[in-house]
Amino acid sequence: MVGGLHDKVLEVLGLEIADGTHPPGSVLRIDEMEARFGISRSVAREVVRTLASISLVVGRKRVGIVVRPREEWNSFDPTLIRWRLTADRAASLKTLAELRTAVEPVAAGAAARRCDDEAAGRLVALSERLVATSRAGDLDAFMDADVEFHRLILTTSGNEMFAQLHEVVEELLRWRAGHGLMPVHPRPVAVRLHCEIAECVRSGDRVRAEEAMRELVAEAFEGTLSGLDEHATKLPD
Amino acid sequence: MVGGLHDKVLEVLGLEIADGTHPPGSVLRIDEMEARFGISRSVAREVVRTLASISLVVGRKRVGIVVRPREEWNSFDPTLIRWRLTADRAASLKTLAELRTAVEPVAAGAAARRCDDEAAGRLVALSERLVATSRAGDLDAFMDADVEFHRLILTTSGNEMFAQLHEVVEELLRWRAGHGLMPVHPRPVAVRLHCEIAECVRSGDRVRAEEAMRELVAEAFEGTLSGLDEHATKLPD
DNA sequence: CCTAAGCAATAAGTATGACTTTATCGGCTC
DNA sequence: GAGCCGATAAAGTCATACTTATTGCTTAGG
Repeated sequence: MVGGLHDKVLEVLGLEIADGTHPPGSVLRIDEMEARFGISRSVAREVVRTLASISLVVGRKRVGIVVRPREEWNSFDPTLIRWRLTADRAASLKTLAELRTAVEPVAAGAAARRCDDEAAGRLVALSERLVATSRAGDLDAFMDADVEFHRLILTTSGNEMFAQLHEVVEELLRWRAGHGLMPVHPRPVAVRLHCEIAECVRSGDRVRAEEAMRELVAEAFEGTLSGLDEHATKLPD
Repeated sequence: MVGGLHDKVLEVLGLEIADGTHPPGSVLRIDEMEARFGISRSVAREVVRTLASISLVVGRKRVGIVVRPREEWNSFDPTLIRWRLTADRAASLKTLAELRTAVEPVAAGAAARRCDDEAAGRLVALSERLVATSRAGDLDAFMDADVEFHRLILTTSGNEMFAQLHEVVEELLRWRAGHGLMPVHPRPVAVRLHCEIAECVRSGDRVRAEEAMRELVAEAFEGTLSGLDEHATKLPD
């Protein structure tokens, strides 16, 4: 992913489509791409193939490469998620945060059902680490443990689609922290919920694990929304 | 998507990777692909690019095209979902059904918050159609209305990621019907829940819409699981 | 005047061959 | 046995020629 010519061009074009520089319905042409980026036909075509595989574009003979309507884009594609995060951060975060509220509770429930001793041990250990780092006011360490905690829940769920969302959750968690909206000490109720979740998963209490997680992500979602509002009200008309 | 040489080859290779013919860690080579399918280098490379964009493979110099570990695949990609459905239908359906239990309740809640009169009207109309077709025992018409009902909930949610899952839900609904596990008349409680959801969304009752949908998908999930079990026990040792 | 059939221009799609880059392997030195 | 180093294999890039489908125009027919 580092030195490839393909990836450089892809990055630029993908972002330009995501941010509306090339709105749906507009048309790109391969030879224009060649000229613009100084690349060969093959690279240009491979970039187009990649964009097409995310359903961002579709190539049509005698027409060109047309940008498809937004609702047809594969919005779960990690690359597209990244592009949209830089193109319209607020909207993306809201969408992702809502997705999180949907998935994580069910993932916690699933984890409670099928987690083994090893995972349970790590989960409880992480929850204890959350208590410790929050008491100590070590926000960086807290964040790392928090990220790891949620990653573990998602992977332990045994559902590969849930597992795949751990990067999304990490993005959300780190964004919220990065915006200083968090008090110096994480909210005690959140810490308590993490402990409760860990304990419920360990003991196999599916229902309570799900409920506790629902409570946790609901709170986080509200926090994210108000964080976005604050940010929005910084630049009114 | 119909006549392309690219798509034909992609279809074969994607399926072979999904079904384990080329397990993670194994290596493909471009010139082998050329020979095997009788295609040119350009087409072969574009196929590889497409597979790479789903994170199924990664190309490495002096090595070849190596198949990546399963947990790194973009399991939300619609094409990959299709391949996995044919490769390991039971596991895929379980995964997707679980995803559905996570997403649809939250989507219903979101829809209740932001749906307009037009959508509300269509939703209520659809729920009434469900009642009518279920009374009449017209399973085909019932299924169509059911699919449309859930599609409308997901799109009305205003979350494009939720909306994108309507195809998944449709696949699940139609699969269940196609397996004759459904009684001649759809379960009355399911019909009642649809009506309740429609009404809650119309009146903006976020919480009850979410709860009713949770009840509905929980029931459907159980049904799917037992359907899969029945199917599995048909071919024991 | 409008419709339908045919034609030509256009841009994607495919094919081919040459050249570049870089990760790996295997031998060679110390 | 550890580390350097060149040969090599395969992906990656480039240039060009050729094929195919689509569209918009033009022309013939009603």
